Amino acid sequence: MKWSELSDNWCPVARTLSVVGDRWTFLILRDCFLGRSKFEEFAESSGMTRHILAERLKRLVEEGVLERRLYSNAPKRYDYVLTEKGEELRPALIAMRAWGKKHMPIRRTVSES
Amino acid sequence: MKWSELSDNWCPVARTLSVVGDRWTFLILRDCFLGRSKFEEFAESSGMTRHILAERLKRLVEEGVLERRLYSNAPKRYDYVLTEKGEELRPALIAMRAWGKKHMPIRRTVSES
DNA sequence: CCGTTAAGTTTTGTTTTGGAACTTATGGCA
DNA sequence: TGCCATAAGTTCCAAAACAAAACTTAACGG
Repeated sequence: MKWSELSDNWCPVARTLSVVGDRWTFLILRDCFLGRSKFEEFAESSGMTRHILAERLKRLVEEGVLERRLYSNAPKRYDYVLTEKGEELRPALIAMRAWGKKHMPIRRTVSES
Repeated sequence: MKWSELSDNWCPVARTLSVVGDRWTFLILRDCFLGRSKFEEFAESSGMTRHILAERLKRLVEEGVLERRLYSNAPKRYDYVLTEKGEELRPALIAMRAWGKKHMPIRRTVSES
């Protein structure tokens, strides 16, 4: 089964996953909630490749989660901001953050004395 | 960047995604919360391939989200149940379900008259 | 003119995934 | 006894997605 087929699933969780169901997409949203909006900011902060980033941003805009906004006219530059629909994913992010804080402590690898 | 590298990320959301950050994993968890526990149940309900399912279950057990439990001795049969750690992902699932219900209505394709 | 910035796009090679068939161990039944 | 069914995987191969790095476009600033 392909993930695009999930968008008509009977289960609302599955339909949600058809939009945000990969790790990079959630990281983009995290950045948005932290106030980032620019392509370069997303690329640097998340560590994903520009290739994948461009693809995910396009998807999120198509789905109405983000809006592509002209923020500079010359040179033409666009950034990405949460729509109302995107903003309403905040509770899911907050739940995941809480879980990560509690259950996924950072194991720091000691590489030097 | 590979997704395993996310497990030591400074951000708790990223660390959470290192465990549950793909669409199939969340669907397995949804099934668990719906009371399913068997391999065949997961395979049929989610539509994922058995191949991927086996891999994801193994990951979730390694991460302590699910527990592999012997439920029949002869023939030896195992199923999968949520641990306390897994149980605590429920708020995230509930948030995603709420979002899906509100923002991802089912578009039914009318194929017959 | 020349280097820099920002938002992508392209290219190439590796990994992951999808789909389907196969395996193993046992139970029930004729 | 022999045979079919069940459940939980595993194996194989082709197709799709991804990673890394270089390239493009357009304007700016000195």
